[in-house]
Amino acid sequence: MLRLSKLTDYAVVVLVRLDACHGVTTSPSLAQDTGIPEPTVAKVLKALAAAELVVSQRGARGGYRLALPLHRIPVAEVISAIDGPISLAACVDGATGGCEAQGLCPIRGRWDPVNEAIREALTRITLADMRAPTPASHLFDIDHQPAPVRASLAAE
Amino acid sequence: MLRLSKLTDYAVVVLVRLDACHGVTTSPSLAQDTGIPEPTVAKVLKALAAAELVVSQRGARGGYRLALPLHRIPVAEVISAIDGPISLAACVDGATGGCEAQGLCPIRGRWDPVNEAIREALTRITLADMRAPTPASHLFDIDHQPAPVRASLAAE
DNA sequence: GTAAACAGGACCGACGCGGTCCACAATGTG
DNA sequence: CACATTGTGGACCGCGTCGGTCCTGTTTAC
Repeated sequence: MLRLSKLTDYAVVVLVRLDACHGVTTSPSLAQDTGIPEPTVAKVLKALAAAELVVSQRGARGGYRLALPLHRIPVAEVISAIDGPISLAACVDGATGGCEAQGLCPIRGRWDPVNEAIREALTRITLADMRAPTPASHLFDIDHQPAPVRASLAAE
Repeated sequence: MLRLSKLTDYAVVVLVRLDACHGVTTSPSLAQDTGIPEPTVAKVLKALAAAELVVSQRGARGGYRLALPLHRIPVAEVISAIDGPISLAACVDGATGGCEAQGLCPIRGRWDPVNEAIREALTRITLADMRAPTPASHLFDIDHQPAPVRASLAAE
């Protein structure tokens, strides 16, 4: 199922949310807004900062803000930031020694075109595409929760 | 890293090998040829048979053979057969109840376009593309067709 | 100087995957 | 007809990785 890590999912949520809150925002605040546990948000933001997708401001009244507008951030960047380089199989990208059946494996390294195709696809799609209004978005508006969050979406 | 399961990798190897051995081939034989442990090969072949990518023949002198020529089998099919449906995040495809932050998650379901893009990319590429001439391929490959292969990728 | 907030780790439990094994059903062969 | 061969379906288990938490600095505004 091509498992994408949950952290990456969180990262997208956080980034989109970060876009809604213009200016510097703290990770506790983002945690509250998104419903993601605070330590996890912090972890994600650290990784995103390391990848220079967000810029951090330390100290009191510090926080994070987007380094680029959403439409300039391809999902591929987010995935790379959290999950590391995008590649399907372990025995690619010259991961020598990993594949014990080196001598036998007839398609060694042949995943490369597949990886390339996926990277290309993921580079085309930006975060702006992911926050775009779904027609059915109002269906998800849960009644049993005021959900302050969705304001950010409705605004757009 | 978009981790693809090792089993899927094996599946591709086995399928390509199966193409090389024309006619019915037993799983022990394939195991020996590929260097993959026999029980694992059997497991993979079961899944592939269930997905109708290979056809099985039971009983003595039984075995497996390809249901389709390699160039008719997109990698997406193989991945689906082994790993299940292709989708990145868990909280997509109406996986209700999975996402506990339903009420809060602002981009619920927004992975869909990404999944679609990836499926599309993986459907373009067939197994024939993956057995395509590696520099060292002549060491393993048996029947060498002119390999029309890369056309689909070169388009991009 | 103090509090707020990020930085960078270590740490742990849970889940899934890779891998193995077993009892059973089907089928060709002597 | 009996037996050997081979796929079928399932259970089972250890290990690695990931999600999640916590703790100790370090930076900076007030």
